[in-house]
Amino acid sequence: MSMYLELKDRKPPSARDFYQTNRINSGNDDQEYEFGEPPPSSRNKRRQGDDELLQDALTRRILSIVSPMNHSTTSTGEVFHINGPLPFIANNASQVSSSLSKYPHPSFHYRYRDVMNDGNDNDDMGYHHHAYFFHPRKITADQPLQHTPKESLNHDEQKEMYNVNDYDPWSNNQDIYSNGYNDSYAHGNENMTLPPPPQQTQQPHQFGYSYDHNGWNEQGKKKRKKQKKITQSATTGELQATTPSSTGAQGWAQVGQIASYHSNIEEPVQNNSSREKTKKSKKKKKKKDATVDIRSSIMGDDATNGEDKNDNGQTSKPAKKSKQDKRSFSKEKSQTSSKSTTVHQTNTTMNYDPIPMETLETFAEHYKIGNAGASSEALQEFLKIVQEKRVISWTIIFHDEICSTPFLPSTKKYCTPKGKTCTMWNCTCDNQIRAQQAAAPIVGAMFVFPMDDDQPNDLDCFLLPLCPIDDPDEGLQDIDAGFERTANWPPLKITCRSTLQERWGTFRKILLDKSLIKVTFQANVGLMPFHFHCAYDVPNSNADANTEDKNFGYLDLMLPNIWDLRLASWMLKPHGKEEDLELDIMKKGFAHFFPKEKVERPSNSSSQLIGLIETKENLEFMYTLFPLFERLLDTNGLKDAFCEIEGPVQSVLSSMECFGIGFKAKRLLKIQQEIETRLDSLASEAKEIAQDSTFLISSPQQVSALLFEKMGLSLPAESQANQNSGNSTNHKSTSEESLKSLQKSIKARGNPGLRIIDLILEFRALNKVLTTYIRPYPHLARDSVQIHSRKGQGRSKKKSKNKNTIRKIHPMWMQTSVRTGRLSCRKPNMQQVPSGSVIKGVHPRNFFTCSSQDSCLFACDYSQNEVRILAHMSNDQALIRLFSQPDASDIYKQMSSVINGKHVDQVSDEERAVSKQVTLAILYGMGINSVAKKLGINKSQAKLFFNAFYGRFQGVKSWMDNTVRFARENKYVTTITGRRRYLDDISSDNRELKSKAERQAINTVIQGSAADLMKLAMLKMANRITDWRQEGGIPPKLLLQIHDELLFEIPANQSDVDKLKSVVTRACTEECQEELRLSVPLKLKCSVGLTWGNMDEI
DNA sequence: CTTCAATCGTAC
DNA sequence: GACGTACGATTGAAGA
Ligand SMILES: [Mg+2]
Ligand SMILES: [Mg+2]
Repeated sequence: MSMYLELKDRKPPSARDFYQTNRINSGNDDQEYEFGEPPPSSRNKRRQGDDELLQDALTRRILSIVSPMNHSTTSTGEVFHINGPLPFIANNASQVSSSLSKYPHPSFHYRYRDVMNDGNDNDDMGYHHHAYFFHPRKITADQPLQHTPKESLNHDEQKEMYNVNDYDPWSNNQDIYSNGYNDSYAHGNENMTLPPPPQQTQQPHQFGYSYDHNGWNEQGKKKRKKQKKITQSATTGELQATTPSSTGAQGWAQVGQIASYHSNIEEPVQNNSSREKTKKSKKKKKKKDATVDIRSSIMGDDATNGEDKNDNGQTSKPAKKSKQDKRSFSKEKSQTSSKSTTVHQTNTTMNYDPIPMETLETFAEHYKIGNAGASSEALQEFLKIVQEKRVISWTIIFHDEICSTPFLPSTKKYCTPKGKTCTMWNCTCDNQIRAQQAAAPIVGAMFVFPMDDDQPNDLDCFLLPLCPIDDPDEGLQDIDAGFERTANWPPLKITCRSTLQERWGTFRKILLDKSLIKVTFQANVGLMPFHFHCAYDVPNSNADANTEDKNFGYLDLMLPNIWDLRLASWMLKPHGKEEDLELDIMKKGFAHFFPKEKVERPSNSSSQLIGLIETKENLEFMYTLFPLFERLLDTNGLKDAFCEIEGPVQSVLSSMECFGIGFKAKRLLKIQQEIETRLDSLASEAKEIAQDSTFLISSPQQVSALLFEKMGLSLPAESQANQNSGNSTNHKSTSEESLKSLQKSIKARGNPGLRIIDLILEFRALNKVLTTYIRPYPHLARDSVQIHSRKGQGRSKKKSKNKNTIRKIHPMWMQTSVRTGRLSCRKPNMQQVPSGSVIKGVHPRNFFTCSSQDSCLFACDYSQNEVRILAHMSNDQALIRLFSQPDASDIYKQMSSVINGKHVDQVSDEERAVSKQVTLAILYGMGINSVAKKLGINKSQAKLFFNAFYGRFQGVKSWMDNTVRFARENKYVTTITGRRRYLDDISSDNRELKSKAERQAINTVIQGSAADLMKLAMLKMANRITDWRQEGGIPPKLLLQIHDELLFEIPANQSDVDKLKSVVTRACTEECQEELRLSVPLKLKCSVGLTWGNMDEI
């Protein structure tokens, strides 16, 4: 605000004055004030004291933690230099205490106590864990579904969203918008006090979701009526949408035909049973007994006639007893548990529409949905049986009105853009966060497999309840200690005498079974509830002591042998449309596999029961389809890539999405308001110039009309190619590039620059920043709560509330939307955050931070990854030699020296730029014209460079030809792991399409192989992280992947960072080189910082 | 009011 | 016509 007023006083502001046009990281130029900052007068104090030493923002920030009094030295008297080692917090307790003696910083204090008390003090501030969980959120009829219209936030909502009022536990050592300066520390302020305690506001329940029963009941009913209408229209809409594009279904039908052609008659299940038989023949007899047992105890099987009722009674009795033991034990053990339990039990009049027990039991008989958790014994038998299978299909079931699953299409929307609310909680519109949705209460997991291997087509279905239980005889079951998160989930009305911990433990063992193939659909969503369980629930270690215990409290378990059929579909058809991967389309495509007879839906039954039946059918479908997919992947040479790379990566992505990345929005509201006022003035000025009050500066069409028709300008000759043509909107290009060249040509003729062009350019830049970074991010952030291991169990709640709350952004990671095999990211797309300051003083990457104050960010970035891949794939000896040289410092310079025959030291920057551009051009299949234009050289020169390149690196040229020939013959290309991309256009008659497909062929091999390499590196790191935890440290956590970069969060101390650097370097370079047998060494650059935009190479 | 294509601009 | 892979905000035409 202030700055605009001042600028206005100074004559019309020009774009140059207003923001930095070059996008170089503005660093810490304190002379210039920034967006959202107070006017300079109030900030003059900053540069007092040890000015010379305080040049590096990160150093300053961390120094202020270590030694608030004197910035130049630490407690040991060592001087830190700008480029010296980072002064991380010392691990050594004595160092800590000496530096702590005067002005303890909160974070330091907690760490210190931790160290000093040897962890025995269960102080809740001990930052043992880095896992965060969603801040609890009430499900009311309207709240979670509500869109947040961007304009009409009330004051409180705004404050909440931007953390304006919140007590910020980091504000004393870290203000990312003030270049790391902290006034109180910078002045050596001895009177600094700890920040004021947070205002105690009404806090939602600590654990997970809690239903607002009144709201749910009343408004929910109204909603349901409305929803019925809309879902109907939604389904019809979907039908309309999918019918024309039924190519997907046809495609699958084709696949099915091919498959059945290969296998003569499709008997899919037989395949796996044979192996099973040999493996398990010994145990078979025993298993059959178990089968009878579990069936009888679970669903009163008619096969075992009347006597099983006795049996049932007998088996359930000891279960009851043991459960009661545990119940009293758990009450003793944990106060919090009993508290929440009492809360829970007072709420016996919940109106959440539980699944009616009677119906479910009759159902179990008719539709054969067994209850796997009927008793502890039944649960054990169930586990035993499952573990002897080779393959099962499974899914999570959420506890909503229709028992929905992760199977629903990832594009399904239950709202309209203009509508205020979504009608279903799992709407996939832009306002909903997938990871948050996946933290919703669940009913449990459903499994489908044949109990009897001799009859593989006779599939059985079991429901494993993973929620609180409302036993028809015994009432509400107690919540086990450590499972308070689930206390307010709506309970399931079913006879279930096993404990919650036993049931989750069973689920866990099934998912972690390495030799069991677990078929499902959209596993990245389906695994999230499990990741949350691992991060948040604290099972009693006495009951279940094993080495995996260390994995609780974390979100990064890798789950083996998960077969996601959606992922498998994508590997088989990466060129298809997104919808082709959905379950509905797949079912249509394979309809001929399944008998037409549809299981009769029970009349008059609840929507939840119908949902369960549908889920069961879907699981049966997937189980039946698995052998086909396995064979298809195998015959296409994709099975290894699927099992070794894509499947495990999915599990990593799922945990990344659950974990999110810390987000600080402190100054954002102010910046936003300033940009908005500026945009208003720009727009109105443009209207004046255009002499049209309806002129929209944001419309390229209108801008084009104004400039090129009304004002009669024309683009300079060399930019004529920029004209858009051939499409319905037939106006000349108004891209930044065109406008700049236009302005340049005007100025070259001696005229002053056109004001309107400056206006447009500035408007575009500001609008871009506002609409894609500043405005949307806060809406996508959610509160997260740091969770604690059992060390933190005895904490007092008063202290821990706001300290451990941080806003996080949980981007949605997608593995199946890039045809070359890269990952993509949405809401927001973290892969396109600008890498520099976008306006003076606003660096969007600095919005993203580590999520606790004693940790930092660690990034590693491959250098010239794709060029190295090119060298490997083309097997061009000259290029390989270049990379293999031990002193290979600047590869582009070296390439230039090889091409031009100069010495490396004599290569100028221009020549380096040329060789870099030419290399990239080859990767992208760029033509000579484009390269010439981009480099600002003429065509013949560019041609010379190209020819020189191909002359020196002949292997590259021949590899390109071979790749195109391969693609022409096979209609696909393969990456380094054998993943395919089909290119039907390669044999098109249309020359344009054909040459495009040729470029795609070449680029896909490079880009896809680089993506494979990065995925492999992610997996290697995931393994190293597991090892790390087993060794007993706080492991790093993977936050982001940006194609050739990984971003981790790690405790901010020198030893951990050093360890991570060596681990990451080894995992991402040598291990990957060996595994992929690369003929080129890889190079990795590591950097560290407190915010993503301010990383220092180490 | 919704949907779709086109344009522009970020990233690697 | 001639630069590969994404996402998303906005506009404006066309359909319901
Ligand atoms: Mg790089
Ligand atoms: Mg990079």
